[in-house]
Amino acid sequence: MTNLPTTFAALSDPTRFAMVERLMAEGALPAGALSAGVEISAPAISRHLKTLRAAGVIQQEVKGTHRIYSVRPEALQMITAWTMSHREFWESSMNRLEMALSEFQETKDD
Amino acid sequence: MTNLPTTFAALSDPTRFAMVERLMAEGALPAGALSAGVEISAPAISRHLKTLRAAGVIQQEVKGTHRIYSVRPEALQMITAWTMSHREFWESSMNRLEMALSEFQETKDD
DNA sequence: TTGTTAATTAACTGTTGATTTAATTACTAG
DNA sequence: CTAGTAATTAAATCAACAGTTAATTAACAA
Repeated sequence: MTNLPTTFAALSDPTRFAMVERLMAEGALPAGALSAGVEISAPAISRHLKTLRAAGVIQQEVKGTHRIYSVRPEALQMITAWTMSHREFWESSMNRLEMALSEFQETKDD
Repeated sequence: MTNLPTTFAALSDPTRFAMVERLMAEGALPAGALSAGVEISAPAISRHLKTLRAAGVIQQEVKGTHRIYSVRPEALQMITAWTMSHREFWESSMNRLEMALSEFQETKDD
């Protein structure tokens, strides 16, 4: 639940990953909205939501017949904390490319 | 291979995750060293190494009969780039705790 | 109550994944 | 070349996972 491998497992499915990205971009959404426009069935989406919730990646808010889902910031923070705890490792080869740090530098000056 | 869900899938197994953490902490290691001290069989370790390699998380260097494995910094950088690209999302609830950012701030002044 | 909509759970199928033991490849040493 | 060591691939098993259709729960509105 609150450990990294479980979080990574939740995000390892492309469908779930896309759902999480959409929830972060658009904010909280009901299950129906996440189901719409996607080719897979509603029950499949429902199961993915359950998996994400069990892993602590998303949270649910019941609103009448709708269930509103949103990403738990703590999940992202946990991943960030892990990468940062190993920062000295991957940063040592930073001269090779501009990937993560350049992305970071972009949003740094706000 | 070079996409996030695949990377997350590679890190979703507790055994593999532990192997990656050990490789980052101790540096490059031969397969035998990763196998020693762990309760699972050598072939199982070998398959895990193959999975990690296919996902681009680790790399292999052949040295005689030994295969030396090490973590590819790019894999960590890719994860970091992703979390940073969503930084405005999880950072907005940062007042709740000190997790990732505090970790980051600690190592910032070097 | 009856019907409608939102979403889930149930039951089933096919695929992938982790593990083991046994066999194989490949390098090194005598 | 023979033996030993490092590591992998082969073959088989069992569990977990993603997907489907069908059935169920729950809220709301007439």
